Amino acid sequence: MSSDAITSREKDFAKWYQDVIRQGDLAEAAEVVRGCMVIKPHGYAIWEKIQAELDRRFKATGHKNAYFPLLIPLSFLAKEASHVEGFAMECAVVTHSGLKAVTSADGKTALEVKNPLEEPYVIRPTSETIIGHYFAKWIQSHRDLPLLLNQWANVMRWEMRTRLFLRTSEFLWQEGHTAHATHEESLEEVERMLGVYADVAENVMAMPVIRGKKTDSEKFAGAVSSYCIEAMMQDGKALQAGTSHDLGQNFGRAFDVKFQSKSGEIDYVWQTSWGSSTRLIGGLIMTHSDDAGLVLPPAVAPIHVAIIPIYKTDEERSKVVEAGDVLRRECEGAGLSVVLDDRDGLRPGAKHFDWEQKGVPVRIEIGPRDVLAGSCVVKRRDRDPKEKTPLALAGAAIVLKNLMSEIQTSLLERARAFRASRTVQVDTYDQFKQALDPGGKGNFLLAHWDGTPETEKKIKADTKATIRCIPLEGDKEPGRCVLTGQPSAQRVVFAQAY
RNA sequence: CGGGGCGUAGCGCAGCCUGGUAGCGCACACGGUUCGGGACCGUGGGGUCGGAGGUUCAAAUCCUCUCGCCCCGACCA
Repeated sequence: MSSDAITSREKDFAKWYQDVIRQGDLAEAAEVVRGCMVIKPHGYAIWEKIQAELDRRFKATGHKNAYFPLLIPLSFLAKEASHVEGFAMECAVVTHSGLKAVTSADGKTALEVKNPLEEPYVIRPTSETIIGHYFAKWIQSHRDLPLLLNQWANVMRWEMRTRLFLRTSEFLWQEGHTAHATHEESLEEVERMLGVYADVAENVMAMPVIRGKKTDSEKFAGAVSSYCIEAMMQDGKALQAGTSHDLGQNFGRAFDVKFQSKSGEIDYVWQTSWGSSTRLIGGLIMTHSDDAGLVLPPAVAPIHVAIIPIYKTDEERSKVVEAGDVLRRECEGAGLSVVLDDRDGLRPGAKHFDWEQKGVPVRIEIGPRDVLAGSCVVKRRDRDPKEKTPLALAGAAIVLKNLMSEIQTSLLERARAFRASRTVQVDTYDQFKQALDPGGKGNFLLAHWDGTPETEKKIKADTKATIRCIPLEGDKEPGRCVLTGQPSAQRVVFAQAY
């Protein structure tokens, strides 16, 4: 890819994001209606892939899926002080249980809300409270622990401003909720699930992430501490892609979730919660895709290979389609998902653009010349569209299967290299301000911080950059705060965030 | 909640300033020629111009009110 192409991609990224992705009929992914997301079939197929990979890992680590009510009594939410404070302003509230049709004098029919509820409900913004309520009923003994549950559900947070995939009022997610007998055990769980998220992000979505701890001002409302994975998007902004919280005994106390230990003492359970959402689709798009549409790593691509037959006459058509069909069956036998695009009335070029836009990793052309030569032409979505590679039809399925792993790896490497090129160590506040956003390109800044919320706030007010996380891995050299010069234990990641 | 902008065919828009037969591109339907990177020609279907009221001989256009949506800020997975 030329440097011009990269510059143009960065410059046009915001516009592309709106034009291509937001207009779902081009990307066939999703759109926002009244702040809520409509996920179209192609977008949903990608989500299903991510979902399956997460779910498999949750089960492999001993978790079971469950489902809890959508409506949460107001009183539940009030039980944990900092939790309610964090979510109160974004709760949709159900106050009535009925409607009545009213016909006015001019003959028009309107509906009036009827039957006010004695106690209103909130539509879950997250389920800690209602799950805490059930945990209290289900847990009596240390033998009931650990209790490891996960829920796939929609939640609602009445956001003032929404953004497709990244922040919609209603979103689809997964929330894990666990209860443990000791803090050591719950902390292990927090770390384990953060690891699961990082694994899926990097090895499935090819989206490199930084694992870290949130500062107190950024942590989950009600948590003792929050951990996260942070990814860099192509415009240099940070995206929080998953969180894992140590809830301590906060919810245990609030919902009276007690158990009797082996030695007979009564104690509150130690809880965790962790979540990741359809925001991951947004992260995926903003990590890899370009002006021509989606670029999908094979592990999340609903379709791996699109075969495009080239023909003029009916005779040619039947020959190339037959050859394509043989290839399709062989690829499917190798575990690849394939479409043979034999649509009439669309020229080959239009088919290329179509599958390119949908992010299909590999397209294959088979024409009359190829059939004679026993070969086909391969085009990779992650490479220059003009690049063509010939491939012998015999044994093609295995080659394509291997090509998928190659693409998967290469996308991750490319994203890693991009992030590295946009990550800067800074030691003075001047450097900080200069390096944050040079010429509209965002950067991740590794800087020392004195650990105070005041400094964090001041930097945010000055620069819009927030502390994305205190990284768990990497350099742990102490130093001096970039703003105040006070001692700092390690560098933290500053960036502008979505 | 503050500041901007937009509602006209399925989608994207022009027309509005200066009132006078509602248009363009894409998509759709039919016919033909095409087909190795978004085909072309011809024909055709599709609209109570977001809604209500007002001014006028006449309103998509001017005025008032209203509803909805989008963008920027504060808030956020």
